[in-house]
Amino acid sequence: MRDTSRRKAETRQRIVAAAADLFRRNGVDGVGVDAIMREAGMTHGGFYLHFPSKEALVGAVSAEQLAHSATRWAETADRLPADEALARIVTAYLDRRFAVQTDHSCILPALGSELARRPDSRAALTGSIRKMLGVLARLVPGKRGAEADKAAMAALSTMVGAVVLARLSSDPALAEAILAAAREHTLPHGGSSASVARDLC
Amino acid sequence: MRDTSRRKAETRQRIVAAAADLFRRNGVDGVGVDAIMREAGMTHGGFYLHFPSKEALVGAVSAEQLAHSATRWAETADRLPADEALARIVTAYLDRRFAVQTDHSCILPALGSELARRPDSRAALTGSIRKMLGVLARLVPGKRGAEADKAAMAALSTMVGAVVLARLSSDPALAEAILAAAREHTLPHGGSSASVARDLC
DNA sequence: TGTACATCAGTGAACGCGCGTTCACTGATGTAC
DNA sequence: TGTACATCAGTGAACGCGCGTTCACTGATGTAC
Repeated sequence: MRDTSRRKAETRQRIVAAAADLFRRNGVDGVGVDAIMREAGMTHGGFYLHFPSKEALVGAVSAEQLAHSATRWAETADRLPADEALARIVTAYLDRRFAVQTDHSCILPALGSELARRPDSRAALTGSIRKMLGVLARLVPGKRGAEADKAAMAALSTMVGAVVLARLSSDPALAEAILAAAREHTLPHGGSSASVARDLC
Repeated sequence: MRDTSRRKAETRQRIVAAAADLFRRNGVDGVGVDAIMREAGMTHGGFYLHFPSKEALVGAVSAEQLAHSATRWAETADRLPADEALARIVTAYLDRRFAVQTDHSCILPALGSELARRPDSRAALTGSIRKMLGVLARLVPGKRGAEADKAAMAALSTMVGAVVLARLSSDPALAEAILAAAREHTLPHGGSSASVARDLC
């Protein structure tokens, strides 16, 4: 029995992961329950053993994916000196590759506009946004308290907006220029994109 | 005949305006041709006299709405001293009211994620994004050439990202704090929200 | 330890609904005589 | 100027398709004796 329920939980995770991938690529309304279950290696009927509705899945994806990103940021901040951690996070976030290939990128630029219209998703995301802002506030150089919070909010805004704009630009040169400008603007000294950590949102 | 075709053009504009409003509120996939035509005061059958498909309408909305925003920015920049024009544009963009009530707000934060997946829309938007960046580059204080371009890209990124994040925050206090941080960060001296121009995107 | 049974995750056919699109039509408006 | 005709923007019923959801079922796995 315990083994069965563990496997059910694993299946649920597979569904969430498959949905997150497909949603990022095609948008929430661009992907059916059918396609999600096929991607997860099953047929569509079983979906409702794990979620009461597609909307509930969207909420779960929002909550779990962004929480995951926030946790990875926090781990990076704990592991490295502040300036290095900030450079890692910002450079990975604004990596050119994530502007094209959406897999595993942060869901805020990929789905932000659509999720903002879904109350369940907004509620599920707000906590992780706060956590990400908290991490950035710790890492921002030379600031404390309210000033650091403001700097963190501005930094996250710049990062999210830059990825949105880069993805909207049909000219790759413009897209890369926007990402580069955001990198230089967010990091004290431009942040040479020497070693980009692929493992960060 | 001339009068007829003028009225047809007006009808087309009504459709685009109705679609722009509804898309901003409910997303592209959240609004049917049916609802758009009703909002424009007609029945759905006539839609195809004006557009070959819903997708074509999405492209037209993208192109025309953002071009409109870009033009208003340019007019503001021509009309006022640089520092005032910048304050006007940024303050209006990051006005708290636009974070909730989406009507007439810029389509970049409202539809960015979804439009990025539609090649026609991306192509239609890129020119206006360039134009908006051009306006901002002229207004950014104390910078010229490539430096001003970078500052403009960072500023637009911050503006777009802040509105996305504010709309994702289910806590109104957090939303307002993000918008305020973006205003202070983008404007040289904080930009007191004394007189906000409602007429700017 | 071995067998018979119960549980329940996953299957896949079926449903109803809404949406994008089509089309035969209507009736107002502009044109030709 | 007045009438008969042609044009064409807009109507609304109808279509087919895809999607979210349901449900009777299957068969593997864990439990009871």
